[in-house]
Amino acid sequence: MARATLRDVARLAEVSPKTVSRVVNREAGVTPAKVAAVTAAIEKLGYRPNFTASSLRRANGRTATIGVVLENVANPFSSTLHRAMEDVAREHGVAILAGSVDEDPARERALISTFAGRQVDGLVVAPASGNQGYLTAEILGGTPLVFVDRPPVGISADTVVIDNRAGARRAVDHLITHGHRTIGYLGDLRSIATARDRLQGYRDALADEGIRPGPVVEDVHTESEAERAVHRLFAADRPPTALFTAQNLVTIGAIRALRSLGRQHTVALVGFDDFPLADLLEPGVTVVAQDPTAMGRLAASLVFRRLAGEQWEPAVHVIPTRLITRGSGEIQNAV
Amino acid sequence: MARATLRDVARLAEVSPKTVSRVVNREAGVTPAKVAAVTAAIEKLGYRPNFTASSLRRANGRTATIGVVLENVANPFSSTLHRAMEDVAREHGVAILAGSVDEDPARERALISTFAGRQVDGLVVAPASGNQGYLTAEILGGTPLVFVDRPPVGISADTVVIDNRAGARRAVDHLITHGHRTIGYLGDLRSIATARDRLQGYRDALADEGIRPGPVVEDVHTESEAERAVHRLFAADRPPTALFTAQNLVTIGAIRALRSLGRQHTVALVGFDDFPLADLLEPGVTVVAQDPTAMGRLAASLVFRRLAGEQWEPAVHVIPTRLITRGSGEIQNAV
DNA sequence: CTGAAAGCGCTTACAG
DNA sequence: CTGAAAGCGCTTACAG
Repeated sequence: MARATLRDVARLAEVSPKTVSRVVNREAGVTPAKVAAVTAAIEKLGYRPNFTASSLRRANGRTATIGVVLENVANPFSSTLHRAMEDVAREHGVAILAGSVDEDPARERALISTFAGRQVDGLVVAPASGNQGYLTAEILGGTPLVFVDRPPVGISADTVVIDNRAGARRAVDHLITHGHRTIGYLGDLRSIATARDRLQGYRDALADEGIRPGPVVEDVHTESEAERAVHRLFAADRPPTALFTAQNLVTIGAIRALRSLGRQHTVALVGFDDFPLADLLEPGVTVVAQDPTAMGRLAASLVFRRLAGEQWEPAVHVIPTRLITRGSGEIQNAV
Repeated sequence: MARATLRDVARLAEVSPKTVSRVVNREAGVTPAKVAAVTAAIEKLGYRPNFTASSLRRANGRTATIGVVLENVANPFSSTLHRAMEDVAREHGVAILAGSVDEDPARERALISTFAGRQVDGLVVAPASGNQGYLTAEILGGTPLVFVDRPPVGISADTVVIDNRAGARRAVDHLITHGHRTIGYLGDLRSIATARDRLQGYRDALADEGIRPGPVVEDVHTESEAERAVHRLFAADRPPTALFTAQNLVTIGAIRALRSLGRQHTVALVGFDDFPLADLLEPGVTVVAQDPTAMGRLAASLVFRRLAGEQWEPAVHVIPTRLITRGSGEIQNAV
């Protein structure tokens, strides 16, 4: 059974297509009798307007859809961003096309191209590594584009980020304050800009106090890699008395390792990124928390403000981080 | 700067629109010279095909987009479903419109209507409470529709669920095996079918052994409600020696309460739904786990099989659950 | 191998 | 208040 079209409704109601269009769009100035006839026909045929077709012809060409490109819709950080954007989008009657890129630049391009082909009105992108210069055409086409979580490379556009360097510095300062002088760093792929910034913050904090950087392990991307890295650190000569774990999966892997070594109550740990149940572990996990809800809301709002016609120079918007103390970061250095 | 159209490309390349169309769609039988001219024009104008417009005219009318209606894109269960469906969709070159309904039937209808208006090729719905009979028109329109997580009401369609009743029974059996005779139940809103099934499984297990149902608390929907409910249970006369918590937020709230009562190592607990870090708590949390990845993959596959033309009578597909023992459920009754 | 005409489902810009 | 004609960006169904 084929879907009924506006034409079918017009024929059944014995009016012109234009009149059906008026009724569907709630335009004023249609006789109540015709409204009734059209409404009845719509009901009878189970007619559903084809919004896609109407947006093709409509003056502004808007599809009331935006595209959201995330690292992985299933990870808590991404999905919280996603939900925040959805809430803003819903206020504007706009639907969301969402997808995951898993750190793969090729997937990022493919996804954005898919979304662009579906004529999204705007785009929010958490960029993978690599260059986003290929998006310039989008901007020239007038489609609002906002980056979130990480700054883009090769293009200037609105960007919503946190101050990763300052946040990391704060975390490491906290450990220094608790007497630690040998502080290990475990961080994500050095291809990721935010990972590099966090390492820099770690170095800043130590340099300020004239402390030699402890063991530094980069390119730790998964929980199990973090676990193995920590085992290696504590098998070595001069193990750290504290760890700064620069990403949430890394934090969790490190905790798992400390547990199996029986050191979770003696080695201090501060993680970057909050995660669910961090407060229920023993000890509770001290973290530098981002605010993905605020980030998502702001990113989406910027898109809608551009769509509403506001104009400004592309800018970087920095959302503050927050140190949440729960126990693991307050373990004093025994020495 | 307006977006270039296929016509613009045709003009610049000095060919007909049809030839541009052929090049864009990689149809064979175009002179290399014309292909080159068209390609150059596309490049020069930054032309991006309007997939929306082409699907309007294309024979099958497909938009290569499916709609996914979830309880909340940010909750771990929903987002894992989402990701699994995305992976299947990507294999088919299909994008996903996703949205959250937060248990609100009106939001469910609004979201589905939004998706239908954008001509999605198929729909996967985790239904809120209430009736889904209004979706019959979709089925008649030929749009594949699959329900996931909960069975729909008022309509017959493919459905992917777990056996909630059997899973709950399993959980409670486990507690009985460990000597418990006063087992409390804490469960979600009784308006939710799966919550009712889980309560039934709890009753089944106890009835089998001739044990009187312990304290039963229904309509516990959030973490803090669960926390308060547990405090109330243990302030009463005959507190349970074990708890069956029938949903993950309820489980977490209950654990928080047991902690603050200092009873987490003496009161046994089995939860329904696994959650991240359940193994890192002390004690580890024993759960009946669902497999949202398997559920999501199956639900999406059913949509694509229907789109490929396969036909069958709508059926209920049951994905098995699994008991994961981690400590909290193996606490013996001291009596 | 190439293109002119018609049409997908709808709205625009008019005319009456 | 209502509708006929044209057109949004593309593909179909032909004809050459």
